[in-house]
Amino acid sequence: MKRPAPTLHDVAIAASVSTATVSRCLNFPDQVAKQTRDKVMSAVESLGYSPNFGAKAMAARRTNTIGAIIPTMENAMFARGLEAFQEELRLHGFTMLVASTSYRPEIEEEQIKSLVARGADGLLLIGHERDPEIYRFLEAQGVPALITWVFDPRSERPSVGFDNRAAMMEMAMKVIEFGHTKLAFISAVTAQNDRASARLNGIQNAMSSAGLNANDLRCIETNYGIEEGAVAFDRLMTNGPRPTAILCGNDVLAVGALRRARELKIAVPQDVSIVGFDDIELAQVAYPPLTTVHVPHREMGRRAGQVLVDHVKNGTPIKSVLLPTRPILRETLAPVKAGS
Amino acid sequence: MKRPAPTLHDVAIAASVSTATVSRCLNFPDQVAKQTRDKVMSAVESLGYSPNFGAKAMAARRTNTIGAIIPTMENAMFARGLEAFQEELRLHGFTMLVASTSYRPEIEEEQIKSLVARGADGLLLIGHERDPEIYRFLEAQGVPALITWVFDPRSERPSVGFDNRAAMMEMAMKVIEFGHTKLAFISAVTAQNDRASARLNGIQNAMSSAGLNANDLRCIETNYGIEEGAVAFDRLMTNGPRPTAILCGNDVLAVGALRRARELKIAVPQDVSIVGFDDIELAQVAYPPLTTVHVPHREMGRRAGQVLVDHVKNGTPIKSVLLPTRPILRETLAPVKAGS
DNA sequence: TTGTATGCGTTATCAA
DNA sequence: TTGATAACGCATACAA
Repeated sequence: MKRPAPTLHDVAIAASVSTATVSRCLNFPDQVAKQTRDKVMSAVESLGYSPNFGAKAMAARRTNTIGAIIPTMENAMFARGLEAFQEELRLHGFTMLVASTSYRPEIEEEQIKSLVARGADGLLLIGHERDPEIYRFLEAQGVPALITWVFDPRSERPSVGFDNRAAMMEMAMKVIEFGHTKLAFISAVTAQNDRASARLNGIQNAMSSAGLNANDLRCIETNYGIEEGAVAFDRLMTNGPRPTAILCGNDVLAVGALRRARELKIAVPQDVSIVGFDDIELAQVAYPPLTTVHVPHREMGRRAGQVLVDHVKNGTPIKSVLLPTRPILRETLAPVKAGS
Repeated sequence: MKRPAPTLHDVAIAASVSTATVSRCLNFPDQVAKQTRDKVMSAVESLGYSPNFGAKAMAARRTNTIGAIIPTMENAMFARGLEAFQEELRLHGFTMLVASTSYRPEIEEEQIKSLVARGADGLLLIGHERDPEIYRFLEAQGVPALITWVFDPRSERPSVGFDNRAAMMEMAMKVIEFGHTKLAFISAVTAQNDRASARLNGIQNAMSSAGLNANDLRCIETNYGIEEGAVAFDRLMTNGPRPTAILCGNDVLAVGALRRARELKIAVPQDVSIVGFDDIELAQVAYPPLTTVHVPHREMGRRAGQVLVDHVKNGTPIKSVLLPTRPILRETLAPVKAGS
């Protein structure tokens, strides 16, 4: 149903010059006589001409485009990081293409191929964990990929992010310091998600190092969502031994837990402490304000942009960047009640 | 820094067949002998070949791509609608390209051109209001655009959305029914934003039809954000005559107001009622749960996808779709206190 | 079933 | 300062 769009050729005819001149007019205006330029530009205007990106990319062999693939857009934390990433790219004349995967590896693979096919000069990926085949593919295509949202000291692949395990361990230590020994964890799905599993590890490490038995940690894995957090909370409090503190894999799950606690008339933090992870705005407006782990999302996006652009443009090797996180104590974490 | 990616030609050589055969293998596998196919496919695998989208689009003269341009990704409501839109597109073999504008018209124009240049077969745009020049450009390019998030009965341009004015008017009527006469409105910026101005109109209409003076409405325009809502609330309650009910242009602003009310020890809804618009998840987890206008975001995205795909693929004319909204009474709206 | 040849809309090289 | 013209990577009509 699309009717043919005007081409360089059409403009050239309308302005009675060659296509080469039109191209120059658009790309190097000062290489062409003012008179000719005016003629060409007005033809461009009146025809509503717009260069064909594909043809341009093919002829010029570069796109100044960088792709970003995130698990979901329905998550403020990715949205923020990306916004900063994009701003950084714009600063350097690059365009960002976003795609989301609904946390499904096969869709991620599809999106990676799609962005590569579209000529992305580089890719921003979340987390290390994916089919090695994909890394080989990117290698073959000569498309550099920057991993972000994680910093795994044990991985040889460079990344810009934070240490999910250490961050969660620090928070868990705090919780334990408050006297809690009956812990539970509402986790994001850990399969194919190194951030989620690292956070789980962090809690286990904290327990062990505090002399608790890591096996006593009650853990529920669930999908991303407020309702999901609520349901998980329900199960935790209804069946089995009641925890006195519940750590959550992210703020959204935590807020869901908080809501259900209110519905169940379970007082937070008097009856049970709840903590989150990410420190999105939601955490501050939750009631009571949520104790959580602060992650510098915008800073992360910005740094990732710098590193990737620098690599794509100048060939600077990608160097890992470790960003700091810190527990933010608000009101949902309190000392364990005597007798609990 | 990108090194050359393998091309159809490379694959053809590796498999010792012609490029045409490789192309067929990829696009119409059953038109080629199994033996040849296997040979080709393994060459594709081992080379890590991926078709060049630009070249493909140019040769095939279609992209099966649809662009979507939204004001911001940092807003759950757009995120949800888009997610549904994308799912619908996938169902029909289309790919979605997203871009965001930070609510800036000049960036929107830039993004529109960029997506058109990238060969988008169609575009999804938010709201009617933009430079007529842009509509002419799209016309010249033969790229159909579907307007969404609004349904303006007075506009000749078709759209899939809801009537922002009527929706807000209905909510304002409810508020007035509760006995409120001193109303205030925390609005998104109305310049270049027909949704925001329609909502303002809705409140004014409601006041007039209830015999109140629409000029008495105190109105503050502010940018999108929780903090922004908080600041606006502060101004409203600190300076000038105190309203007994505050309507907000969206849930995020409302939640900001709610937070500041708590900080100021102003009880909601006892001292002041607050209502939002959109009914994003946030509204349910806010405390107290927020009274707001429900908008069927996912349904809207889905329908928009259907309509646009049907138009692009089959030439079906775009027909407007009016989606229903309804006020959701939760806990932040209560009858006005006697003596207020 | 497979191969040959042409065109898609640009950029860039080389002449004029 | 301008104009021919050869790539660029792929799909496809046509031929074999």
